Amino acid sequence: MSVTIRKIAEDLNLAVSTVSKALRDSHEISDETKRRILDYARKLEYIPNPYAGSLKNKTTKNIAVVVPEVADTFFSNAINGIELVARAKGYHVMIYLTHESREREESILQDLRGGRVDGVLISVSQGVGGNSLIHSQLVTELPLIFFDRACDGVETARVLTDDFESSYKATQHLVSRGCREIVFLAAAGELSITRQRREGFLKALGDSGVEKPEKHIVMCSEDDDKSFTVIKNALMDKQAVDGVVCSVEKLAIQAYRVCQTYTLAIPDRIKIIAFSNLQIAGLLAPSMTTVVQPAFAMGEAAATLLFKALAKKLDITKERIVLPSEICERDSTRGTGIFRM
Amino acid sequence: MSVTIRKIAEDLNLAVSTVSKALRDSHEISDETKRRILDYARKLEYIPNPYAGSLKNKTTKNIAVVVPEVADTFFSNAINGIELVARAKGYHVMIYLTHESREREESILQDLRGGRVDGVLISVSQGVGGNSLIHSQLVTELPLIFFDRACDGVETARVLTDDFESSYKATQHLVSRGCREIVFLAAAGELSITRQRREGFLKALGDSGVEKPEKHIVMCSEDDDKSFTVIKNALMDKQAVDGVVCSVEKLAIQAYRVCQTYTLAIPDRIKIIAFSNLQIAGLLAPSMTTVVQPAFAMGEAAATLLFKALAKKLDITKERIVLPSEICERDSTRGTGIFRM
DNA sequence: GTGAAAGCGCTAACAT
DNA sequence: ATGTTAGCGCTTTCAC
Repeated sequence: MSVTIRKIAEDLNLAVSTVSKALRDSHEISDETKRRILDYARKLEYIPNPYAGSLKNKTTKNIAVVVPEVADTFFSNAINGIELVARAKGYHVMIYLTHESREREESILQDLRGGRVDGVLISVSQGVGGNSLIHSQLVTELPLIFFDRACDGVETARVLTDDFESSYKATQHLVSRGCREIVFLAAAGELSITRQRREGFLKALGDSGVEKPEKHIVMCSEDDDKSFTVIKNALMDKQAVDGVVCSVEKLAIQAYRVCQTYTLAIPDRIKIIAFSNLQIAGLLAPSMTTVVQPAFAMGEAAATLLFKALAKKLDITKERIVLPSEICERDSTRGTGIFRM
Repeated sequence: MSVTIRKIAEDLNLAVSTVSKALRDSHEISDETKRRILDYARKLEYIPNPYAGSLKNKTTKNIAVVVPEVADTFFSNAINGIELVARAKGYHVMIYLTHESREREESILQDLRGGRVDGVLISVSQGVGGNSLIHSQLVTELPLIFFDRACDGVETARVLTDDFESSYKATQHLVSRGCREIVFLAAAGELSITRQRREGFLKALGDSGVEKPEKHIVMCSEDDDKSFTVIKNALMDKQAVDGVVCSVEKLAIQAYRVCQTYTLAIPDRIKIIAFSNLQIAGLLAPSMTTVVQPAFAMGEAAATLLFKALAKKLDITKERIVLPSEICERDSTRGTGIFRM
């Protein structure tokens, strides 16, 4: 049997309320008694039951982090940032993986409704569209913050990156390196970040004088093998594609495989830039130019915001935090390319 | 105010116990009343408070996963397996990161003692030696299972890989590829897996006729930059090292950097094999031969074991599960090397 | 300054 | 088949 506040009270011939107050360092308990209680509690290795008190004050000190994957550099780094802040604040983090499935995500959020956690940090899965009943529902019940991937239709705080701008810059980067036939590998699903990146690409391409930029969008699949085929077809096309913007890491890997398999030299024949947080992007063959998102900082920011909401019952629904991504130039976009008229 | 069992009872003019039993589908409640209660509960979107009942039956449906890092392919894949099993069993997983620090790990385990979770799955950090008071302590309080990295001194279940054998095979692999001067990059810290891998290496080297195998151990650091220097010194030595066994992924990356920086051709001048679960090992320059651990399966196995313990109060302390690693041969060890006498 | 008592939401003996 | 009651461990009025 674990040691409870009542046992301490009995052993010390005090009331439970006295012990409770002493342990919470209440001013209405004499220093003398406090000492006695604290010493005895320490001696018995008293550990408060975390969920007993939670019954009364409706607070669990647990938060939920809902992400599509954990075997992904962006998400794992974000989780890192979240866990760090959470631990510092005395919170515990529960992790939920949606595997990009709408059903899984909905069932998870449903499970979060009973009061298991005090708040949630979520990056929605591809399967979830811009709107979702359960997301909107949950927002009314406890603080929920989107990070990186958000549902547009849901009114709550979000921590994002400048997807439009960085995609614009990434495309410009390829243009400045001499690419004339650039394609954009679009991820499946209807996420706002996907759209932002697509729009940034289209704008940049349009600004560079391309007639019908939307013809340069290549829709990929959620399935890696299918994406491989789609990318192969796009790159082996007579159009002679010489630049690729990969909207997500997974597609970059497939693009590399295609180039490797069909010996399309990077960066001479084709230049590649990708949204990716792979630390070892520099060791790829050739090293890959990436748009890297501030994953850790985003996790930190989201968690910090959540705890602010939790602490002060502050209304954060209007909050918008946008952190900049950075282009990390490497060999896959090196060289100026062939200069054509 | 959220809807409670009592509200349902009052609205329906029933006793709370009746409602409670009906919701748990007890046989002592008439089908008629069950229907009424269930329908009404559904209508009001009743969700049981997860921690209220937990007060009585001392069960939270939460488990803890304690790992050094999450931005690591092995751990994130293991977590994947754990989460999958947990969710299927209706459990929730809390994640804790030790960042390889003994202090962090101890403070985390301390936090787990109050009954926040029903059990724990842990891969100990490098900072923790073979023994630890708090680990032993916790084992007496709730089911705890080690996976991958265990404290030898602590009597409880563990899910491991065949580190000795796979290290032996990895070394043999280099020998069979013609390497004559092989070194082993040892990770810092005193973990049993580190030791097993070292021993496997020493045995293989000894069996191949090398005189003083222990001279071939290169002790690396926890700090990447320091490891880089140590590895550089080892590889640039006059001994003309032509084979490297990397005991952990991080060191493999540093080894690659060294070879890249000092233009030591892989695999012609030096062959490299590494314990690593990097999916993109195949895209490195050159692609890397790896010893890949069954991360996902280990997570699954550990979680399954834990739930078995939780369900049947089964004693699992003697349990030992060993899953085999696999060598995935790629370009970094290709070629037979120079044949010498 | 200390204690008694009620109650958080739910379960489970023990009535009826 | 349904209701009464006590209690899980703790907090929090409200008395003394």
